Amino acid sequence: MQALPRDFYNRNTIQVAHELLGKFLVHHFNGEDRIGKIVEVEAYLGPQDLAAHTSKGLTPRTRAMFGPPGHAYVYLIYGMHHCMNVVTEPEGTGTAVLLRALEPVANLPVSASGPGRLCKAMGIDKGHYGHDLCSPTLFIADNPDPAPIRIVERPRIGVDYAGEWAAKPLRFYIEGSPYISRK
DNA sequence: AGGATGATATCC
DNA sequence: GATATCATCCTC
Repeated sequence: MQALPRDFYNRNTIQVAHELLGKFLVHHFNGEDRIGKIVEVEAYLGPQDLAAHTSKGLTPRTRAMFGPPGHAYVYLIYGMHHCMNVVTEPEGTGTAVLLRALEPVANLPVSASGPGRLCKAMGIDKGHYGHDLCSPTLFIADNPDPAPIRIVERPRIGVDYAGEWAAKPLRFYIEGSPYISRK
């Protein structure tokens, strides 16, 4: 299985979010491949998006999200859960896609539905902050046996503070998947 | 419905 | 230096 090229990420964030659905997230983790199929994501559209961390500007925390596409933006939320994003669009744009749920494919020890659980199941933590996804250890690959899917659009989860941005349909998931984090 | 638990931003 | 807040999850 081969990592998607950086050009895949260097495009419109909503388009990347759509195309990530059904792809495989792969982590080569002490001798085994942990693999999950991406079934749920959210798009974060940069500094003008009040729900995006980059709306706070360039800080040590948001450095990776303002960085070049195809890298991981990992952070700790509520003191106990890690969340993983993939950075999109050219360096400096501050856009990313949050990975919210996976369908287990191989070696996932616990449920990967929900951004915190996803990171726990894949073995992802702050050590992967800024990790290049065009690498052999942690990357996203094409689904070797893709099936047609329908995409559902909903408002994002947990961003009620973001004013009019909270209502925008920027959460995407595969219709009918039993592995999405909530209905 | 509420608590855990720590990094971060934003005040003084 | 103090405090409020948080792209969540588990337990009651």
